Parts: sequence; structure tokens; C-alpha cells
Amino acid sequence: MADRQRITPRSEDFSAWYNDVIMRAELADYSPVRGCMVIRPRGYGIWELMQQALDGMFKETGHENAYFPLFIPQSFLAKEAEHVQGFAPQTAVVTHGGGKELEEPLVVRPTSETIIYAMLSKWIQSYRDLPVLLNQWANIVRWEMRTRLFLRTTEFLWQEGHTAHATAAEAEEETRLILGLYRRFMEEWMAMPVITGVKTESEKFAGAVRTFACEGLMQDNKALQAGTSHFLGQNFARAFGTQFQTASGELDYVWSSSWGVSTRLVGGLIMTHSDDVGLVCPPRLAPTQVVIVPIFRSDDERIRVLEVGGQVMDALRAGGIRVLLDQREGMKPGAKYYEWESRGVPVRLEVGPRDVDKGQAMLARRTGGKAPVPLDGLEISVRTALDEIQAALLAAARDRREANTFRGVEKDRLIEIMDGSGGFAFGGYCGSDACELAIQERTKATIRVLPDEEFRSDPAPATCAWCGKKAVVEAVWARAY
RNA sequence: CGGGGCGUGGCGCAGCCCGGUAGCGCGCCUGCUUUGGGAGCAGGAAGUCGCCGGUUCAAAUCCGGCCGCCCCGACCA
Repeated sequence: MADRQRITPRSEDFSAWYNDVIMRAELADYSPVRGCMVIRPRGYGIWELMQQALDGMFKETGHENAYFPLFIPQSFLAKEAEHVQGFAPQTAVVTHGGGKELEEPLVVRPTSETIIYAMLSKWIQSYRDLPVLLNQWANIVRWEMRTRLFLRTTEFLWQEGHTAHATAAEAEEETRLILGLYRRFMEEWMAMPVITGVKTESEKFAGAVRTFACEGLMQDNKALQAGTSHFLGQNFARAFGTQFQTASGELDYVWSSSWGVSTRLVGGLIMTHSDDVGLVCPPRLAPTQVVIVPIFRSDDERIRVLEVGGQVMDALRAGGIRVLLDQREGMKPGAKYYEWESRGVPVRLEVGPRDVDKGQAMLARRTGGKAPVPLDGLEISVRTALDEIQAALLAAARDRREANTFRGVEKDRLIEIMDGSGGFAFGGYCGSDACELAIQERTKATIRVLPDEEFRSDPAPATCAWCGKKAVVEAVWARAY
């Protein structure tokens, strides 16, 4: 009986578990188009809440939304040398339209830097036009070899911020501002702790001067790059002639940044918190935060219980809590419990005749624990439970990450960790491509970031984890998605 | 693109080796009884067995080709 709806346990096959959780929670489904997924309402609801939170944060920091075309003239991509090298191999190209072959093929955007700089060149004349702080919510296409629901799909949804500034310092500050904003979102909303830092040359965005990233550690101890913020220098400005006149009358190229997070975040959320029962969704991003399950035998009981259930729903809804009353008949309460648990609803309120008599409801948490709460002041109890669950998820994720973070690793230990259970390995790095490559070949681990100061070890590692020569910097290694 | 696995009612699978009129569980529909942790009984609907070709009196089953999907690797958010 239990087997029919079994979710593959994490310990048995993490990938199968991940897919099972998504299917059971009805977050997404495979589409008729290879590599493309359908995001179902329960999954899209999470994305919408993510969008709302991030969009608010972008606007608070002075950014405005705009929209640029899906199609980019192929020649645009070629204007920035590194950029074309990085992206040309994974583009989809439209060669025909309206039954005729196009004069110039159109690339379906893999990212929008090129078309945005082509436009900024028209719009920016003077330092008085700067900064330009743009964001767009869009879909993009990257022809990936191998896809996985949410984590890597041929088409995906994201936001891409693009900013232009008069000075390098200002653009770098922007790059940093957004990295911090992403981190805050991931921790405060997704309850997903991340390490921030700078990417090595080999891992940076094609066309950037420097790439910064947020890296989370999933339950299988693989790292997930959850967001990136790039300092682009004047690379795209030069490629597209985006110049402005300075206060002293000279011409200069704008300094710019770009940054993005995608529907991959939904995958990160799943792999950070969920369990073998199904999805666990942090309350702040849960499309349904509370489900009310009425319990009754007779018609008389049904009427009484549903009346109270309805009142509870109205009260919570009025308080801004996303709540649902599960009135389906012919389904036993236990069946409903299992269903809503697999869908990740953080709080369940059970209202039966005995509860109605006592003026209470049973409050069960997705993360465990069930206790009666008085109907009087229920909103406060529910709110408290949601807040506590949110905080507990972050704490648990942080503990898990710390338990799987190893500092001061040297060669043997690094190999041992990566051949074993994985995790974040901090160690010294000499800065050579040779060591970076050798480590990747031997362990399949890559340098996720050169960590920001607050994540660094004290004392700093003195020697390179691989070659033993003097370390110039500390690095974090992990196998990654 | 390399390796592995799989395509059979909506979902999960058996049947294939040994060819002979397609079966099980879940889900779905109807009715009655149920409902405090995955309900029971009765009745019912639903499948060109991934596609194309071959062998055969006869193909889900044997042979050839193709397509698709999932997982692992190289590439990537």
C-alpha cells in the first residue's frame, strides 16, 4: 500500500528522490520538448513568491524593470570575444521566419548583455544619464547536453540585472550590493545558507572581469551555484560603443555589472530542506502555508466542523496567511495528511468535533510535532509556528553545512573527502591553473569560490592544498551541480 | 556525444527467454457504507503493447532499423 506512492529515499538514490519529490508535490513535469519542463502551479507558486521578494529588493535598491527582445541578431553575440566563445555553442538559432530564410539568423537569448548594451549605447550620452539600473524577468534558452528539472533545463526563467556606471568603483559596488542581496534572500526567504566569494578565472562568466557567486550545499553534499553577480568592467561597453561624456568633457566607456538568479533556486530549495516524505517548503515561500483538515463522522459534525474551519480560514486569510481548507469528501483525514505533507505545506490545522467542543485545533508542523492550540488567538499561534519553522529550517541547513565543511584540507584529505561523502573543503591555493585542473581531474571537485572574508579560515592556510607551495589565497572545493 | 537503464490503459509494473485473441496494483467514474494517520464492498470506463519494416498461418513476444525518456560522465545557471 505504502509502496504505490513511495518516494525513493535519499540514501538509496538522491537523483531519483529529487525527481520523485517534484512529481509527488506536482511542482513540475517533463514536457513533450526535450530538455524543457512544464512548471506546474505548485512549483510556479514558489517561483512567484521568489519573484515578489526579489523584485521588492531590487526596487528598494533603485532598480527598474524593463523588457528586451527574445531574439538577438547573431552578430551581436560575436562582438565580445569571450562572450561568444562561452555562449555560441549553446544557443538555439532561428534561421527562418514567415516561411523565408532570414538575412541574418536570430539567436534565442542565452543572456541579454549584448542586446541591452546595443540599446544603452543609444540611451546614454552623459554622466548625467548614469547610473542605469535595469532588471528584466525573462525566459532564456541554453542548449544544454543534459538537463534536470529546475536545475538545468533548456529553457528557464530568471531575472537578469544590467547596470551601467560612470566609474569602476561604482560598478564593483553594485556587483557586491547584489551579491549581498542575493545572499540575504537565500538565507531569509529560502532558509538556504550560502557561501559567497569570487570565482576563479576558469569558472567566471564569459565576458566578465570578475564573477561573484553564492554557493549552497545540498543534502547530497554537492554544491549548487545559486546566484551570480558579475563585474563586467568596460568589456561590453567597448564591444558596443557604450560611451558617455564625463563631467570634465572626455569620452569614456561605461562600467557595468550583470547578475541573475533563475528557477534553479526552486531546485536548491527542494534539495536543501525536503525529506523522504516529500517536499519541505520554507513558510515564507510556501504558496500554501496552512492547510485546514476538517474531521467528522456525521452530517451534524460535518456542519459544525466546517463552520469552524471556515471561520479559521477567514481569520487567517485576513491576517495575510496563505491558507486552504481541504473540504474534499470521501477522503480520510490520514490520506489528506500524507498528501499535504508530500506537498510541503508547513502547517496543518486539524479541526474535529472534539476540538470544536474544546475551542481548539491541532497544529501539526511539517517538520515534526503536533499540539493543540486555542482558537482564540490562533493567528498568533500559527504565525509563531511559521516563523519558528522558517528559523529552524535555516538553522538545520546551516548545521548540516557546517557538519560537512572541512577546513585546512591538504591533498590526501581533499581526495578522501571528495571520494567519500563530499562537502565543502576549504584549503590553501597557489593560484595555478595546473593545480585547479589536477584537483578537478582527480576529485571531480571544482573551486566553488575564493571565499569572502567572513567565510575564511583563521589562521589562513599557508600552503596550497595540492602542490604544497605557498598559498596565495584560500579556496573552497566541492563537487557541484 | 560516451556508458547504463527503460518504453505495455492516467501512474507503477508483470507478460517477452519458450510467438497463439493483453493482465495486476494504484488512480478514475457510479452507488452504498465509511472518515482523529494512506477506507471497504459492488459495478464500470479506459490500452493502435514507442515508431517503421521483416520473419510467421499467427508478433507485446523473434530479427533489423529508427525515435523518445531517465540515470551516470564531459559542458553549464
